[in-house]
Amino acid sequence: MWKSFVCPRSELKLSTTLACGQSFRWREKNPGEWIGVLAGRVWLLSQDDDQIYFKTFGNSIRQDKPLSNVGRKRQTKANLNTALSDKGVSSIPEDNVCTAAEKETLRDYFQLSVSLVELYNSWSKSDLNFHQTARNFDGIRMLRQDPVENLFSFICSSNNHISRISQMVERLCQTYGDKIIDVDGYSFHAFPSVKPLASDDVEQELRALGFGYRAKYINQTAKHIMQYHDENWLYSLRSLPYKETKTELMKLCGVGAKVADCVCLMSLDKAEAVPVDTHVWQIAARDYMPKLKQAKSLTDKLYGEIGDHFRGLWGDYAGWAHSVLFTADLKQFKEEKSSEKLTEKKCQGKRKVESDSFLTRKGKKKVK
DNA sequence: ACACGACCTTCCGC
DNA sequence: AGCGGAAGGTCGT
Repeated sequence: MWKSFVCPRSELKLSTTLACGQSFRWREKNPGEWIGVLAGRVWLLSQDDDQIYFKTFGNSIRQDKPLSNVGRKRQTKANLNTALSDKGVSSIPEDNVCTAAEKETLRDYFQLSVSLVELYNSWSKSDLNFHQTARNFDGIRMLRQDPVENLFSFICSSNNHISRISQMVERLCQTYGDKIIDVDGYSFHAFPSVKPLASDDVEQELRALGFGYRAKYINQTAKHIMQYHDENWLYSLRSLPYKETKTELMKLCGVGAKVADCVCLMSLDKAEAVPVDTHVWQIAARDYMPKLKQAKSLTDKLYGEIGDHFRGLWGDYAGWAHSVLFTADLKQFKEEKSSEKLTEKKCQGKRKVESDSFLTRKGKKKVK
């Protein structure tokens, strides 16, 4: 039984938001259906033009972390039913109405109290390039992730590509995370807490699992947190200003300016943080700051200038805007866009059939 | 402050 | 077919 609540696609597009490299934990189980772990449970998500549908598997195995819910609106059952009746469904059984807690978990994770449409309008007004690009990429929003998962996932991301990062994150969960439940023969695990990652033998184990030099970063960072702080320290950074938060994070082994900005933006409520990676560097040089073309490398100074430029252009939610352009620049989405156009224009029945299990990587093995 | 090179491993393109 | 280079960087010189 699917449960649902109202949410227009322009406010949230699952396919891009869940697969653009913010989180590495979501898989497309069936076309349009995304499965992943959130708040200690397995969630299956899908959507149509004006609603999000979901199912959950497994009981909550831990209390949700404290949420800052200030200003987050409640979705009442009354207007849920109203929305459904608009679609020709008079009412829905009590069982299928999602609970307030479930809805709140999703609204918090997707930050649905922030109006993305308004933000897109504002960014488009001040930036023609954004306006052009964003027309084909609506509904891309920042997730509000768990900071522990976010931090350790992005320590894995250095000098690495998304498919391998996903694989490493998965191994981290399977090896050190609590098991939640089996779904269709596949075992889902929570992301591990900091403590098990701080054991002395973890570096060696992770090397054996193919983490390379990042094995040490993960183990060292976990040890550092357990020694100088505690499990909840990362969450407490949500109420600290951006710059101070970034400085704190950069004390961790394997966390430089870019990873620190990712964590600030994606789990610590710093919407102004702009992570500058090779893609953003290219985008900035090509479309915004031509002088960057002469630079030999991305120095600390230039890194700061790029972030400042985008904050000046896009404002307080610059990090959110950056992720729209970043996603539009990802190869996989460029290809999807062009194949969509192709499908619209000329070919019928040429759409690629996804027969792969959702367990296999989403990379394209050309079947020639 | 800035520029290099090393670093693990996988994947993609030629 | 097999190899070179890059991959959402960071660290040490």
